[in-house]
Amino acid sequence: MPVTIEDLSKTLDLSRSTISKALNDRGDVSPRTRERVLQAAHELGYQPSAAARNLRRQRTDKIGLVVNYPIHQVSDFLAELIPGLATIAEEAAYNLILYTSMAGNETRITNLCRSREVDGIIVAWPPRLSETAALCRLMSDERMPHIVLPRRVPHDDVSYVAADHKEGARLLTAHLIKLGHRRIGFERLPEVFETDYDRHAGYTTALRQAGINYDPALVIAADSSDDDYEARTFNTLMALPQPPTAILFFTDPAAIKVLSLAKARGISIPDDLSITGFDGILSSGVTEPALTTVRQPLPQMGKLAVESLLRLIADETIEPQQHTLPVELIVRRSTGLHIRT
Amino acid sequence: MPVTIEDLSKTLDLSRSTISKALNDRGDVSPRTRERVLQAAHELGYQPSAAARNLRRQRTDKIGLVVNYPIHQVSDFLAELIPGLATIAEEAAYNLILYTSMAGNETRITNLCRSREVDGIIVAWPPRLSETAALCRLMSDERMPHIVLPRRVPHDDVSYVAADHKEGARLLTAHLIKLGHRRIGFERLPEVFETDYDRHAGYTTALRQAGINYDPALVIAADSSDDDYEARTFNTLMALPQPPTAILFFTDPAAIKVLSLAKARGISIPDDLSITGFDGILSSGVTEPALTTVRQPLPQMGKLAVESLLRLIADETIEPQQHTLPVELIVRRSTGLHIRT
DNA sequence: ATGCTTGCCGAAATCGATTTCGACACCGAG
DNA sequence: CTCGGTGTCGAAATCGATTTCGGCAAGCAT
Repeated sequence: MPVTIEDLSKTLDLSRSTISKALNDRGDVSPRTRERVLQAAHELGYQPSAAARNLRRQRTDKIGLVVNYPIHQVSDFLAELIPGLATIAEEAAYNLILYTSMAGNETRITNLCRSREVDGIIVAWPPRLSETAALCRLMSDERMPHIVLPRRVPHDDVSYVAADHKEGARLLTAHLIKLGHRRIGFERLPEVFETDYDRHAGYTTALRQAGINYDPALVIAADSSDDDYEARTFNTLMALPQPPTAILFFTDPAAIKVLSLAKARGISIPDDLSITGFDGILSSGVTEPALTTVRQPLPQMGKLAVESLLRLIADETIEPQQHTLPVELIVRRSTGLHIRT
Repeated sequence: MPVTIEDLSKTLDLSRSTISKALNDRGDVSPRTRERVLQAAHELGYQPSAAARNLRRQRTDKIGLVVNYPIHQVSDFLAELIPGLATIAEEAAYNLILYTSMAGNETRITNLCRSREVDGIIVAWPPRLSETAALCRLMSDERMPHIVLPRRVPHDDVSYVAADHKEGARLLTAHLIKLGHRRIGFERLPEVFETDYDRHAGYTTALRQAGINYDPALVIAADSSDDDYEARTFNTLMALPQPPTAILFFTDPAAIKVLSLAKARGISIPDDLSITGFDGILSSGVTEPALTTVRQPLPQMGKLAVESLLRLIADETIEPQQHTLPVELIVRRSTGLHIRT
């Protein structure tokens, strides 16, 4: 039913080769003939079959976005990432194919590589480091260009785009220190390996730079499979003999939850306790008080990821693309001066 | 480089036909031979070329999500929609291809249809009705299954999945009336045609059911290209000789903005004025006071859209799929009793 | 021995494009 | 007149699968 190059060939009484060359502006075709072809193609509404060109050219002009994490838990980030991803991709005449629900599944990623239905892969939120490395090796073996997002991977041969979580945590901690806080609680989320590690490194760095001793009691490893983990972090810290005067929570939603928890318990924020979130989601700006937090440059990260991937696709001998983007400290009213007692 | 069916053929000394039949469990192949083929395919790591199968089978097992609106303005909705879309699609062995930046572009959608790179299309946030109808007709002409999301289309032959905006506005208005409000402001956004129309219909219905006269002065047509339009709506209404005691804003962000505006002006919400949003985004629950709003069932809408589209793909003679899903009224603290003065 | 199923497999066509390479006509130069 | 170049075009191969249809051998009944 759809019009093929063969139809054009019959209509114009020209060979398929000539048509193809005329349409792609390749090879030897007289201007007059080219004009005829273009004209007829337009009139008949000819559009090349994607499958046929893909097969012949051994490329699809598509890149795969493999979301390696429960999609519901990252959809907010996706929302900020996707505009950048899609925009840059489409400027380069590529499209994005979404693959969710294949978290950590090596077989399915292998199959994706081998079926060649994409020219490159963006691996989003891969599982912990060892598995990430395995996935990347696997794709390398299949000669499939790929890039990890938005996580740093401490291997020289892996391409990634990430935000500077270490600096983010350092900025928050230093901000609190400047406000006079000395006992600063810190929530960890060990399940997000590199991120957690980097954040913790930023926290300790800031303490060290200020000459404050690291107190392990102030550092709580949370477990997000417990769906009330923020409360647990909060309660544990506040039950300490010497409770902290400020707490860094791992995410904005966690801090927001604690906001109401504190209010219910008559703890005033920021007068009695300063708290911070992380990520700078929309909600963080409208709470009472609004959250001090750190913002990842997700839109830029999306753009950069696609740009880097396209570079890897264009030239597979290129060096790995590794980018860590600066974050932005957003100071709002959930943090305040610590009044010495 | 990748292993093809031809490689298997040579390795096993069997014809390509037999291999294909064995792998697809079609036609006549002895159990012994099938076993050998499966075994060899696994060992050699064979995976059929997507392009080749697509070409031969005349289908791609992909559906296109065409976002017909500036992507940044809908990415929050996309975030809630995509998990449902992707999950259901992948359960049926389909994948999602994202097409942004082709808003209202008939040529590009025509090309997408003709190139057959997807088996069906979900048109998200298409432009106003006349253009939407044109797009749908165009796709019908190309025999491309399609469904409009998340907008109602008042044509019998167009498939869509939408939320019940009329009922949403009616619920909000009725809720305010029950609280004693009689003068209720209403913000319109004429640029989102059907949605605006439906909301307005819900508003007037509620008024009529309560026997309240419709006062045109209370209805403000906003212009979202003015990036401070919420303030304008608010100011216009409050400057009225008889200002409203409650206002329905078109979106949650609009209502949230007005929240701080009102506070700055010493207007207490909900004591002096009740306001409502629409959509039930995350932020609406954390403001002070939290917003009364209406929630669209975006996850279910996403699922339903894919299910419906798959049905249209499977059987093109099927009747159009038209679904309007119920919304949920969320009563929070931004609305309160109207104290007669 | 002949004829007919039945079971299993392969040759070849097909999907719709791109690309290589050779053919042909026409041209001017020797 | 012949010879090589030039400018256009087409025949055929190719990409990698699926599907149709016919062939062949084995088994069974007559």
